[in-house]
Amino acid sequence: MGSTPQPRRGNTRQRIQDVALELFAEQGYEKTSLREISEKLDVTKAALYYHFKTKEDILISIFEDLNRPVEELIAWGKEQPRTLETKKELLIRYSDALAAAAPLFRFMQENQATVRDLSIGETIKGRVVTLVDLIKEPDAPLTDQVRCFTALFTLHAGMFALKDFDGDPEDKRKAVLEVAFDLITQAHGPDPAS
Amino acid sequence: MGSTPQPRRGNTRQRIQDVALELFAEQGYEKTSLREISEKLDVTKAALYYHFKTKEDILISIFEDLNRPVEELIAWGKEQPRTLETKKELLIRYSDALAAAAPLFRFMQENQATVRDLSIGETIKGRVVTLVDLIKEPDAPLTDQVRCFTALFTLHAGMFALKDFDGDPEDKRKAVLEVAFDLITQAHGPDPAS
Amino acid sequence: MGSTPQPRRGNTRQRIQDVALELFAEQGYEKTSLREISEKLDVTKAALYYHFKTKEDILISIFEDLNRPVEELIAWGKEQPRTLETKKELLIRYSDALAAAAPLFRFMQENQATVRDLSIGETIKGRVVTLVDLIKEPDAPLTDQVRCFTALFTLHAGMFALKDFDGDPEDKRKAVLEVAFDLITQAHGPDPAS
Amino acid sequence: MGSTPQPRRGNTRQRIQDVALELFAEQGYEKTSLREISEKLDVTKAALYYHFKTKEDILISIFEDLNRPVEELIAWGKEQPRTLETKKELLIRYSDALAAAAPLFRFMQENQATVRDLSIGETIKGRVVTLVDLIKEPDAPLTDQVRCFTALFTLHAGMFALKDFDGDPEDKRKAVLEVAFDLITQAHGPDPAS
DNA sequence: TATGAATGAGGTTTCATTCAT
DNA sequence: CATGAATGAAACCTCATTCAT
Repeated sequence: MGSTPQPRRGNTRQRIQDVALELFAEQGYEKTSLREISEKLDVTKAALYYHFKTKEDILISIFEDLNRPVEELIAWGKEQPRTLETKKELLIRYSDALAAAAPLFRFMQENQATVRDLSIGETIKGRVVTLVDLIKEPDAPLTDQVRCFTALFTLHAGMFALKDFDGDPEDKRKAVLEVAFDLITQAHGPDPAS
Repeated sequence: MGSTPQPRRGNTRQRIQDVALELFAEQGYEKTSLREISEKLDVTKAALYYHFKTKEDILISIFEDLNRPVEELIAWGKEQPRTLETKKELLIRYSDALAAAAPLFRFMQENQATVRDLSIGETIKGRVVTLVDLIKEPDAPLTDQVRCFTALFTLHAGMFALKDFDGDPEDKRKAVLEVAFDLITQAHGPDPAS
Repeated sequence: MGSTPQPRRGNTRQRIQDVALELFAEQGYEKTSLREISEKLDVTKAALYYHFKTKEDILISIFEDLNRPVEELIAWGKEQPRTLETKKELLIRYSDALAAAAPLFRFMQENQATVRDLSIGETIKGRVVTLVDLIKEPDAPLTDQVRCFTALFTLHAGMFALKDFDGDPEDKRKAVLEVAFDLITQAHGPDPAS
Repeated sequence: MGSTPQPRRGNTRQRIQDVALELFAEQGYEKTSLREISEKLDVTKAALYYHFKTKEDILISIFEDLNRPVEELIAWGKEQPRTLETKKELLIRYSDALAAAAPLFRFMQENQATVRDLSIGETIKGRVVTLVDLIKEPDAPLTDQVRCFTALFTLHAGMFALKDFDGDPEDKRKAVLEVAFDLITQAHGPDPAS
């Protein structure tokens, strides 16, 4: 446990992102100061500015890095046939993506007001719409659109809001997915084969 | 008499709450400063402190005032038999309550990180749990609990997130309620009479 | 000499302007920090911001206050016949105005680069042009225009640059005015009466 | 070979000076940061420190390089007889020197407050005095001293302040020189031969 | 019922500068 | 000949809050 001032490693940028996300998710964006981040890293505030242009920039970079899987998921989804199987697969993969970047998505859930007028706000809004589009049938009635939207939202909610319920986390995740499946299955309409 | 916009004496407290809520909902709690509020009211910052002890106090007072209907709803719910009809009525009334105090609930949705460590945070969390308890069957399996939770959440989401979808607002509200009904009906289980 | 924390007098705004101008003139605008100003006044930085919106605002307010005499002089000049007598009177009055607000004009001389892109920059440039217009004949040849411009400029230079020459200040001022008179007399052209 | 804009090795020092002077003249010394300079050169800040010890050092080096002609002019002037012809020649050469290093002199005019307490401040002040000494008669009355000083100052002013007047630049320069000639001729006193 | 004046803490950001590589 | 990474100081500015009047 070398306590001597450790050599400047090349991973400072990454460490800033890690600590920042941790604090952003824990306390909120505005309540997290750059002083706090830098102290936790044992670095000066100015060092943050060597790696990122602004505070917002830190957040954006985190978002861009962690969000890639979702972008890829959407790209994948666009090339699949719009079958019920595909939709289910989409939900599963989306659920995985959320779990993989849980702190980021928790942060986004709990800081919508902040995220909204950051430059990433529009990106996010657009993404939700796109995802719903991939899941709903082209001319689905409003009720079914709501079902699709709710299915997605349930996945999100499952991440942070269900913490207060008891039960095994893995069980919960399955339960959430099951409900989401139900919703999109209903929205998908009767199997044309029947 | 006197058609000039009178300074309306006596209702300053109310006006502060109105303007504050408007700004909180629009920009978020932390990004709204007391200066901004007081300027919009054409009053000094110090005046705010005559009516409220702190900034947080303004928010709490708003919450307490607007939240009463929900408290009453819960009280009402606790005295009803746990029938499907009651549950539906609960959802309808809750939906009405949300609509009646839309800006407050929008604010709470979009500022969870902030609300969480304000003194009202615990209150809110407890309330959601209580509501779910009123809707779900005592020993409902996890999946059904999720359904109940999702039903409630859908009502919330319907308020702000569906703004980006097109369609008549009234239609949307109906669609949202319909989906919520479906969810709790499923969770309610088969009619024991059958 | 009460050394106890003196009561908040109503002249803080004025005192800020005085101290600020003194420091701006002495060290330059950018090299004078708000910390310095506030310390010299035994007041917090925040107090400065109670009275002025920004650092630039302090300067602008000083300029607007001290510059009024010059504006009035120009207004006066515009209503006079363009005789040689008028022109001389203009120079005398201008010289007086400069002397009355010496620190401000010294500041402006020595911080042109700064003043240029402050919001008062344009105002100042326009003012010089207007003054020259009042002194030169409508269709004066270039040489005479330069003479008029130089006459004005000599007054300015007389304030700060001549400090390094020896001689009684009052004598210097007279000498400067005499040279300026010569210049505009030459530029005024031969007396039409002759 | 290779027509692509080559990194021109070896002349970095010169390029730094060029860019720095350009920015100093345009924006002022304090408002120009080393970051800005280095970015415009597509070089790191640290590179500047390889070539110059400090920011001030950059300015000093520019001054020393560009100022040599003026030093030489003064040296030349000191060896000439103090005739009117000599004085005129001095003005012409000085005017040429100013034109040749216009950005530097513009910078010095507009950043007097800054230049004053840089180490070159004294040098400059001394130089003006020396120049006036070369032009004025040993025991000239104050008025004539002012004339000489004004003559020099007019040359300076002609460079930057006359930009706002219309007219061909070359014409302006001639006009400025003519006025300066007039001033020193007057100050030179009656030709003793007459 | 309010205001005018001020504070103390803290925010984000920028700067000139250093130094090992 | 130059860079990458970092620092310490200080800049401007904003905020919630206080209190005498």
